[in-house]
Amino acid sequence: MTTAKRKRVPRVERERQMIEVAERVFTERGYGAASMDEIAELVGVSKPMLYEYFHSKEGLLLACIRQSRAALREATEQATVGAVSPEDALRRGLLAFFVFIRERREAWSLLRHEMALIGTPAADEIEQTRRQQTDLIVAVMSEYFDDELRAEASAEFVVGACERLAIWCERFPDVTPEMATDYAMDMLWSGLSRRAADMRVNLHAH
Amino acid sequence: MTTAKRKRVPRVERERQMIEVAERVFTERGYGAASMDEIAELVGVSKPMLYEYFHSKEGLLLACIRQSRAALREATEQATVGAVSPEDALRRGLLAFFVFIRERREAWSLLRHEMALIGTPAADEIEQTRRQQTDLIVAVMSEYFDDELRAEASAEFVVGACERLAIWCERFPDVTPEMATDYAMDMLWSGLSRRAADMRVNLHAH
DNA sequence: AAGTCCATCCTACTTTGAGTAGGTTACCGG
DNA sequence: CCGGTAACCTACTCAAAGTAGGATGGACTT
Repeated sequence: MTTAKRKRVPRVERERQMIEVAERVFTERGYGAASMDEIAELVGVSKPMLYEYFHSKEGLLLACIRQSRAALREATEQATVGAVSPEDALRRGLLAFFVFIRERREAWSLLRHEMALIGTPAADEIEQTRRQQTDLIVAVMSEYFDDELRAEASAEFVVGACERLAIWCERFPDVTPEMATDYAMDMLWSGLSRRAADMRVNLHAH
Repeated sequence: MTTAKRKRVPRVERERQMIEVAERVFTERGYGAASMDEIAELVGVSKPMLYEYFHSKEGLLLACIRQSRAALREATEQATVGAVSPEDALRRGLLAFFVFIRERREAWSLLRHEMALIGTPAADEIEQTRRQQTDLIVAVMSEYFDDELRAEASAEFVVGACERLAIWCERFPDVTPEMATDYAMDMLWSGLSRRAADMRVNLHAH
């Protein structure tokens, strides 16, 4: 910086820079507390540029979220390619998810902020982005359900469960992605019924 | 209104009014788009009053959320009183939850906004409020898990799953609370393993 | 080499809304 | 009737979103 001659930069490259900086600032300060002035300054550009590229603060956040969602989807989808069964696909997907949220802190943190856009014009767009994510799970779930509605409900169920579990994991750094996957998979696969059965066995044994 | 003589009102009563109006406005406009000026006007009071009572916009939202959480907790806790088993308690709690989100639209909508406070000073308070909710589930889960950590993880899992399922339900008015409860309970209790088994049976039958 | 054109970029503004300083008035107990 | 306090207000500051209108580097023509 200092007095460095400011070079002009092509659109796509600037866009990349802006999103990169915005991702960091939104994550650090939170959406509400982040200011467009600060982001502009960190990019080394003036505020109207941000508006030319993203139209609004919401738009900028949306762009960041879209990118993070894409990365997450990419990661989970890739993880399931060699799966030998739906069960295996589910397990691999879960592991990829829990690894992702640990390795890509900023991206994940950003996704947690998408709720900040509820009730705004961008809400639809957010829902679309999210939908793209759940569709992966719907595909897996359809293996187990004839009822289409039920399959979709179950997919949402799984996504919500894992998101919440991921947030919980952040409070316990000792919980590895493998452990989280195990917790989730155990619930999803076996359910509580088997544990209830085990309890009865233990009861009779003593 | 119009030119009606503005009567003075005791603190607790005003507080009630303010929260009631704020709940509506936050729900309608979303947290970001809601303005303190508008809320003040709808209450029939000046803006500094809001700040005297709640200290900040965040504080006002927090008060609304606290109230809604309390109502939700009350509803779910009451529902489990006559339960004859952990399984029964879980089912009753789930049903109460899905009934709540349908009957108390504004309250539920508000709770979905709590994520808007991530990264703010109020985040801790939010986590406390939420914790109060999950503790109910932890109690039920502890019946099935010796491992304390696993019980907690499972509670978060259940809460996240149901929250997401509830959001999904809003898009399908035909899905009754009873159906949602059934979807959730089926996943939680039986898991996918039984469905996988059923699939194999069907396969062999034809 | 000089001129043209436009994508990139800026300075300087408006507007909106959160939060506050300091004063005013209705009501209650004496 | 007269303090005193709890409820209340007007009128501001300040930060940050969003915009109008203009300046300029540099690619491309001639």
